Amino acid sequence: MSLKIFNTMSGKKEDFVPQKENHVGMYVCGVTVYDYCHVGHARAAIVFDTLYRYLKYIGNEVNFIRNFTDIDDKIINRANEEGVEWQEINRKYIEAFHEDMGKLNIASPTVEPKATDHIPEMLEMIQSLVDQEKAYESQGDVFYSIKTFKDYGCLSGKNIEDLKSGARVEVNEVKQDPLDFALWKKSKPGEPSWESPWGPGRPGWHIECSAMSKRYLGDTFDIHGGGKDLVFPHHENEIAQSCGCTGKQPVRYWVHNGFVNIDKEKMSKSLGNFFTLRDIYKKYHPEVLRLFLISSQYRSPIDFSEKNLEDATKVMSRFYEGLAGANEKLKKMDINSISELDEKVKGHPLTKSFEAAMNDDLNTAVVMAHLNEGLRHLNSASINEEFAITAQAWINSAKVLGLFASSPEKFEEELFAIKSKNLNIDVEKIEKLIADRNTARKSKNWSEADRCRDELTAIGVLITDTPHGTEWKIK
RNA sequence: GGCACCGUCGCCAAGUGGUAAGGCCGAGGUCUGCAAAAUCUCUAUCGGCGGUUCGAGUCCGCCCGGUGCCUCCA
Repeated sequence: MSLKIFNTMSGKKEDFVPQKENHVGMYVCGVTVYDYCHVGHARAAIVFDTLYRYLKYIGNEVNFIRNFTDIDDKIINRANEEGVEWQEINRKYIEAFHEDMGKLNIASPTVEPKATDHIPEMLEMIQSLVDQEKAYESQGDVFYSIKTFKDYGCLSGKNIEDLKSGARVEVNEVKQDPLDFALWKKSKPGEPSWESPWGPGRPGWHIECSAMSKRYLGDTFDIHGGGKDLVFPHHENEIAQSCGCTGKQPVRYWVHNGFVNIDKEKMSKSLGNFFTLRDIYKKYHPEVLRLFLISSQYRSPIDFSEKNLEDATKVMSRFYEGLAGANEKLKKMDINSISELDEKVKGHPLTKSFEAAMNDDLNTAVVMAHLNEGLRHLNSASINEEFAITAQAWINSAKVLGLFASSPEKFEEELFAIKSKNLNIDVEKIEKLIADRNTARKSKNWSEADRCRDELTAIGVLITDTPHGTEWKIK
């Protein structure tokens, strides 16, 4: 059984076979750094982070490239609005990206190239296209001539005639054909610019990904990923550029993640219905967000709501409590005495079903079902070798999904910090009530004990009597 | 208008044509002074109507409802 992945190009799940055995080249479109990331960005990052982790898990060496678009109209506008240099905007939001995504336990790609560090590679490609008469200069801009590429539309399933008859194709007299797109844009006075054979300007959006993927992964590489919204025109144009240049299809598997919706509607900047990660972290733990985002298969739309995050919080807490319990039991036994532990973990049914689900186009929703069942087994298991193997299989699977980045104690603390900030928690008062209750309990004054607990419940505190004493947390 | 996609329990969410995973919520049992946590048990015939088939949530057609792309967008 091996990995199958849905290829947008064919519209089917295909067996994933890398070009070079056990080596995978993967390029994922990153973000344009002019603002803070929202949940949609997080989903894309998590999906491909999960794919990255899984590819490694099944024995591949992965060369993973994720770019930053650091020159574009929106960046220039933002810089003008704030009265700072455009580089300052980039610096600020790249740093924010790393901070916000880091909290989601997104692993670092092999390389995170920036567009502006690769202008020469882009100019080289543009020149090649111009030389082959697949691109033309017009008033300082350079456009790709769509009619020179007969397969245009192959990825998105569009045909040129349909696009032309569509109402939203812009009319532009500098283009030979309305569908032609910019490879190089002449700069206006005062804008950042680079020298080129066609005068000072800056790259069009699409060329950077073609140039950088070629630079780091070669003319043809295995996986190119991004959000569904990039299929057209971005990735379609990349194909046109790369094929035009090298005569080869650049990508073997096109992988696209579905959107995050708000009330069934796509979360997007232009609709203004987006939540930044920073805002969400004020109310919910980042790992909870990750769990929520992998609880659906990556191609399905996923509806973002507070209710869903609250559900995810419960699940994540249960997972960490399960982990704490498992760790405690594991401590009581000598794991090293188990012969061939790794082999037994690999052959465990939980590992097998994890792999089967992941192999089926990364069906993380099914993995969650298996993890829940695994947890139920662990919670009721007695301490023995079988338990240790199951526990190990369970933890390993969760980690490939990027979960359990923290420890149960730390997670609990962080959750507490988030909740208490939103609730105005008075720890002294709580501890006093718990002490009073325990005093009452000792003298079997149950009504007084219950009164204390009712008061705690009223302020949102949940208490649990354990052999080690009374524990409490915020509901 | 063109091209795609989606509609499964109150909510979230899986489901190679062979008889509906899992989670949240809810009900009941065990545990507990009572709770909580844990654990056990219970809770859907798949938007509608036709068709293909021995058999359909799963294929085909039509209808209803919703979304996306066609413009920057993860």
